[in-house]
Amino acid sequence: MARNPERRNLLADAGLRILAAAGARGLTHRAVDAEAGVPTGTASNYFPSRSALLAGLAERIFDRIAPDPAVVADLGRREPSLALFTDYLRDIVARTTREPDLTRALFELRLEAARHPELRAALGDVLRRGYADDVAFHVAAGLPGGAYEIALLHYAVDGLLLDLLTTSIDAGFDPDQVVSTLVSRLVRGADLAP
Amino acid sequence: MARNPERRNLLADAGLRILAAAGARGLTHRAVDAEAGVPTGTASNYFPSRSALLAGLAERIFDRIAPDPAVVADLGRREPSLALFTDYLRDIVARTTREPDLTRALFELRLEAARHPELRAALGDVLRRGYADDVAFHVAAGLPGGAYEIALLHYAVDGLLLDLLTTSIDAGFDPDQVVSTLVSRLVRGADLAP
DNA sequence: GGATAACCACGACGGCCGTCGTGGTTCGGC
DNA sequence: GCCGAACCACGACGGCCGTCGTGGTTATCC
Repeated sequence: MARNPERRNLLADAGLRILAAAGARGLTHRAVDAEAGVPTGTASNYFPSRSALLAGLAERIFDRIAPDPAVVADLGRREPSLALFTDYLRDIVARTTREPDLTRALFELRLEAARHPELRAALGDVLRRGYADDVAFHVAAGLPGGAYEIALLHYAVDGLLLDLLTTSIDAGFDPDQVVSTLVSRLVRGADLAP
Repeated sequence: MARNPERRNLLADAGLRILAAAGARGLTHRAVDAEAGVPTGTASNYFPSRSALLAGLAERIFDRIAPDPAVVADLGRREPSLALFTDYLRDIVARTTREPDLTRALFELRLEAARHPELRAALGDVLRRGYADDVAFHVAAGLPGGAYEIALLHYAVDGLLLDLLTTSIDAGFDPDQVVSTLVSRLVRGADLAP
């Protein structure tokens, strides 16, 4: 499919920048070529059709969106606790807002996947795997709460990111504080009714 | 601008259906004409440019997304309580998932607005007004919590809707139950630390 | 009842799109 | 040092896009 992985990634990264900056409407083979600074036709050679291009971007985005191994290793050395979990979520929010292009592109892909069955299958697998991993980590660490609480957190953090990266209600609260409160109330509240 | 409001709304509704079904990429004047069953060129006459078309859709979407007056009146007769507030949110989730096109179109518009300053200003105003109204209602009703708690709920419900309407993690929990838990923990938790 | 203006259907134009084909080029095996 | 295959740059084609112009039609007011 692709002989030169470097060039393929270069093109995919250019495509993600376009997806964030111009939306699905601006994502074309020629635009990717221009953004990547390669001759016209290159993107068409690496991603023969438009759906192949979208699939390529989906593949690439999860390589890049994975947490920084250094941060993960750092967190892994600490004793499991809600404070640790809070820092883990804060890292996600900080990283995604520091690279808004990636997250905006992911939102675009999620919307696009709602219409494109093959893309939905691929994206859904990755999202579900991430969710399952979070649940497994949480349970293994002996923290309060389980799958239900992780799902609630997932929704809330996604909504927060959507607000931060698109049209916002400008409530003006500090994201770190919001994350802290979400963990505190949603997870610790697992002990409470109902 | 528009002589015939009925026809304008007919076109705008067709545009919203397209936005949900085909995304921003499929939203064209000709596609709107075809979807609305009117002669080619009609959409171009009512919305002279593409940004005018987007602005028209944004205007229309908030007319249609407003809560059902009957439901609001019904809720207004009951004593203010967290149960009442939960029912209010459940109505929002039920209504938006019953008409997924509208909500998906709103997500598309929010992403589009992140790039288009004039659309962002218009959309932002409406979103902020809705948020302020929710806060005012909450405080006036004497319910626990304030602006902070409403913002948290707003994030969580938006994230829930995003999950329900686009690529989902398929956690499998009942949305009504999720809403109930969110209100319970996020709002009632306002009394707890931190 | 006619004039005036607004509205509307329709066509045309330049531009950009996805896709495919076609030679030029590079690289590894012998 | 040659040969074959894979890769790549580039052009061409049919199609759809946004926009603008142009007559035909309808409605309103004197």
